[in-house]
Amino acid sequence: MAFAETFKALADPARREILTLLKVGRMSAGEIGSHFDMTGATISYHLKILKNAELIYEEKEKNFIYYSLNTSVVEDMLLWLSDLRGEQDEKN
Amino acid sequence: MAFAETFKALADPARREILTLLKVGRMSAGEIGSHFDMTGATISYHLKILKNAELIYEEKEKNFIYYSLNTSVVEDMLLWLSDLRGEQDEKN
DNA sequence: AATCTAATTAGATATTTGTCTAAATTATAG
DNA sequence: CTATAATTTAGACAAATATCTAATTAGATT
Repeated sequence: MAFAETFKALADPARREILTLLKVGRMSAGEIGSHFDMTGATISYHLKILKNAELIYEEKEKNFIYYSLNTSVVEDMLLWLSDLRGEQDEKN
Repeated sequence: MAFAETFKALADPARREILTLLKVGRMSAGEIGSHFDMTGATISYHLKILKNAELIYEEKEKNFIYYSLNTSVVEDMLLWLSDLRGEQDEKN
């Protein structure tokens, strides 16, 4: 189950910020990196964790790799949290 | 901002299980511990992290300490995730 | 083919995390 | 007021995490 992975992936602020960036649309690894004060290697490390958690997916194109949000797992987390919060509003 | 703390708190499986236990109702530290194969000291450590993240609160009573879920912060996380997922269903 | 560019992988390292044992704290009950 | 019970705190330590530099891979362009 990748559920645990997902929570861990979300635990890092840089990774959450990457996801926020991707809300606007897909972005290459380099473009993502330019928003942070980190080396490309570190960005690559974070991207791998997000990818393993199925929070993003990649498309290779030319010699760029584009990353996009994958919201399907976010859905699962919303359910878990919603359940934790209690059945106040079934329509999550 | 305790938001980052909350995500980190949720990243550990034992801590998520503690929260799930508390859904049913409040529980003393010892009672919580009896559900895990860990020493009381370790349980105490996890409880402190959950408390700092404002995911639980404690009430001292007799010489027990009872812990309960605090769902108000869960609400904030639901919002963040809901926003990340996109505006498909405004009524989160 | 040679080289440039985008990105990842490998290896090293400092920091953080989860766990334990032992000691300290705090309150209740004799 | 001493002994017991519930829990936390302190200190140690192994494992995991985030970061870097350097090296490698894979495509594209000349």
